[in-house]
Order: sequence, then C-alpha cells, then structure tokens
Amino acid sequence: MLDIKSIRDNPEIFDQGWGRRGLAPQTPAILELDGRRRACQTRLQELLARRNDASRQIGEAKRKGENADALMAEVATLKTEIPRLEEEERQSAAELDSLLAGLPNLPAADCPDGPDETANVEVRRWGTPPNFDFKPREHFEIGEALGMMDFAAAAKLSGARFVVLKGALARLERALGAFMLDLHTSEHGYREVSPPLLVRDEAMFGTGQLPKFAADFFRTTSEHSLIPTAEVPLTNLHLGDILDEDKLPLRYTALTPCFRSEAGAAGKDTRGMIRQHQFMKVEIVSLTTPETAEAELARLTGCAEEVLRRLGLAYRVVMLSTGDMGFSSRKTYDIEVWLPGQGQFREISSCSHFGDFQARRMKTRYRPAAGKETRFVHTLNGSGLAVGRTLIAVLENYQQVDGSVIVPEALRPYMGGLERIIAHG
RNA sequence: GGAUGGGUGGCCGAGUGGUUUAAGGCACCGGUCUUGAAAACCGGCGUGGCGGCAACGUCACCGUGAGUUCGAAUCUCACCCCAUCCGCCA
Repeated sequence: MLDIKSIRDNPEIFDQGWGRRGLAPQTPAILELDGRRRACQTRLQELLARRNDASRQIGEAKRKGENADALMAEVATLKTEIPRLEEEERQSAAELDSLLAGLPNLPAADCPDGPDETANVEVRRWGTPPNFDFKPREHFEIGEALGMMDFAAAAKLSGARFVVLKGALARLERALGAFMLDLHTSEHGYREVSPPLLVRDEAMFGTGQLPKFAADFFRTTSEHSLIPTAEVPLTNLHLGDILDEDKLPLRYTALTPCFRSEAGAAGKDTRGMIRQHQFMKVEIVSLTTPETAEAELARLTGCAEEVLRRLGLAYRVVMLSTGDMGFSSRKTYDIEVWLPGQGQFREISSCSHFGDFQARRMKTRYRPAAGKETRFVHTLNGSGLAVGRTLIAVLENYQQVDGSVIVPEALRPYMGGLERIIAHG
C-alpha cells in the first residue's frame, strides 16, 4: 500500500514507477477519488459541527425552560443531508482503498526495466557446475530409480503436483531443513520461529497476497488461508505493533510447509517436484529502519547464498526486472541454482526489499530513538532456501553413474553420517 | 460446539445521555532546580480532514456497522476480535 499523501504531492513519480511495471497512469483516478472523498468529508464535518452546536444550545435552552423549537427544526433539516453525505464519503473512501490496495509497489531506481524474466540482469556467479562423464539425469529419474520418490502414490492420495518421499530422501528433506535453520540461527543471527500455518485474511492482506492474489493459495472452510510462504506469519508477527528502535533489526527464520494452488501454472514444470502444491521452505525475514534496509537486503541475500556455498552447489544471482518482480517488492534478487539434469539455472530463492509497502498494510511502526514521531519499518524477506528445490539440486549435482547420490559433507551430520544414498533394495 | 466476561490514546485505566475540550497514572519529550544525575515541580505528548506561509484554529474519530435521540464512549441490535470455564480432541 502506497501513501496517499505522497501520491497527492508527487503523482508523476507514481505514474512513472507504475509505468515501469507496465501499468497505465493511475493517479488521475486516484486523485479524483481522493478529492471527492475529502470534499464530502469537509462538507459533512461542517454539518456535524453545526448540529453539535445547535444540540448544545437546545440542551441549554431546555435547562432554562426556554423554547427550542426553531433549533430543533434546523437540526431536523440537517438530518436529511447528513446520512447522504456519510454514505457518499464512505463509498468514495472504500473505492479509493480498494484501488490503492490493488496497486503494486514502485520499483527501486536500479531495477532493470523490462516486460518479463528475459530482462533480468545477472549480477554474480559462484562455483562451477560439475562435469559428468555420463548424461546427467533429472531429479525425478534419480529419485524414482532409488525407490524413494513416488509420484504415483502421491497422485492416489492427493492428485497431481504432490510427491511422496521415502527412506533416505525423506530424511534428506529433514536434514536440509535442519541444516539451513541451524546455519541461520547460529551464524546469521535469525531467531527461529514455529508459526501457525493457517492465517487470517488480515495477515494475507498485510504482506500483499490479498486482495489481488486470492487464487494463488488455498482457503479453508474456517475462513483461514494455508500459508503460501512463511513470509506471511513471520512478517505479520508485528502486525499493528509500534516497536522501539533499539529492537531493530528483527530477524526471524522458520521452516514450514508452503501451500500454493499454482493457478495459472498449467503445463509448467509438470514433471517432477519443481512445482508442487506443497513444499518445505526455510524463510528468513527482517524488519529494519528505512536507513538500514538496503544493506539488509545484501546481507539477507548473502545469508541465503551461504546455504548453497556450504552445500557446494553452483549458482548465480539475478536482479529481477520490473516485469518479473512481485507485487509488494521494490527490489528483488533471485538466486538460481545449477541443475545438471535440466542443464540450466533454476530459481531456488527470491530475496526482496519491500520498503514500507507491507508495513503500511500491517501498520507496523517504530519509534525512533531521537524524536517521537512514529515511522513505518521496512520489511525484507527471502527463501533460505526452498527445501524441495534444494533437494532436487543435491540429487542432480551429486548423482553418480551407478544411480547413487553422494551426500554433501555439510549434510552428513544430519544424515546419521551417511555418505552415499543407494537404491532401496 | 456451549457459557460468561471484555474491547477507551504508546501502555495501564476512569467514564451508564449534555461543565468530557476523553479524568488520573506510567512511559516519552522540553524546561526549572542541580557540579552532574535522580527526585520534585511546570509544560508538552494520538490519527485524519479543512483553513493558514506559519504559530495556530477548527471538525471528526472510544473494536466495526446500523439504530434510538435535539444530542451517544455511554442506550438498542448485528457482526468482528480477545480472555476464562465446560465439552471434544493431537
């Protein structure tokens, strides 16, 4: 949610920013509604003031036993006008709110302009993709051959886009999650959280999933939503709060299942476990002051990259173009891991800086150490990392010609010392 | 699912129809005093609209919405949320 006052002051900046995301100018409609709303409010308050004044005089007159009929008649005429103005004011306010709530954040100045992912800009690479003296297989071929990745069983239970992991692969998923959490909590200063997976609309609104993207996640009959990412509960931990500056930055991490309906993804990544309705993910979230947010994005992205470095997986970092960025984001770096089976880099993390866009929706403010005016915090988050896709990367990068998979050094303590995953006999 | 209690400013908390411009306290900010600090005292201290260069003035806002009334934080109804107890349950 963007600030109506800023929009009033500098409409051209907003239209320009939205224009970079491919939107037509929005401010004429916004300013028109805003003007209408304020005009109604002004007129309404004039009438209310007059009514209150008259009512006071009526009370006084009655106490003195005087006649107040004229005043009462005047109030009666005001009462036909007031409800009409109230209704008009409420309606234009609601229209303005829903218009603003549906508009995306402005991209940062250094985001590359472009219509989609083809305009993303690679900013760095780490590691070298492994060489194979055989044709590397895709993760689902490896997993099924091991007898530990069962799409048929998942289809019976739940349908398409689900998977059953068994044996060492089930443990590998658990090991990856534990490894990532340990890294972020003990070395990167994030506080581990075990949050609810079902949240209210209020929380989904706060981080920007609602009102626009209701089709992307699942809803229960209890009017809860299943979280599409732990970003939702972690960021909304401070919904409505006013924090002291010395509490910032706040850094949280959580390992949770994530649920996505993948509406509109028909035909994309239908094989394997790249794109699922349910997957495990470690999320990292920071709440900061405006001054430190940009540095925090670099730090947070580095924390996510560190997971891949420890696992010895080659990756690159790309800065998303204005056409590929998420709704709430002002700037996003994607981390893409090398997948030998596919012969390409695939997204494994998305690290974003939201400015005060989410904080305005959540009403999360802080009180600066100097001065007492509250300010909105800045929020950031990133995957650190998507566990399912990391599992895919481990399988494809560490696969052996005999179909076995070497367990990366860093994960062995979490696998009971296991060095190699071999087929279930 | 059933019952009861409750939602007032950053926090606590008073307030059951018109001297409430929302008491009082805490926290915070400025000042007086002090070698400095603390204490004490004085003042300030929410959000939004409108007018004004500004100081400031003014109006609205007591969970949300509707209603009663000349007038509602206060009365009525509906809804939302929180707490406690009972039932069920990992």
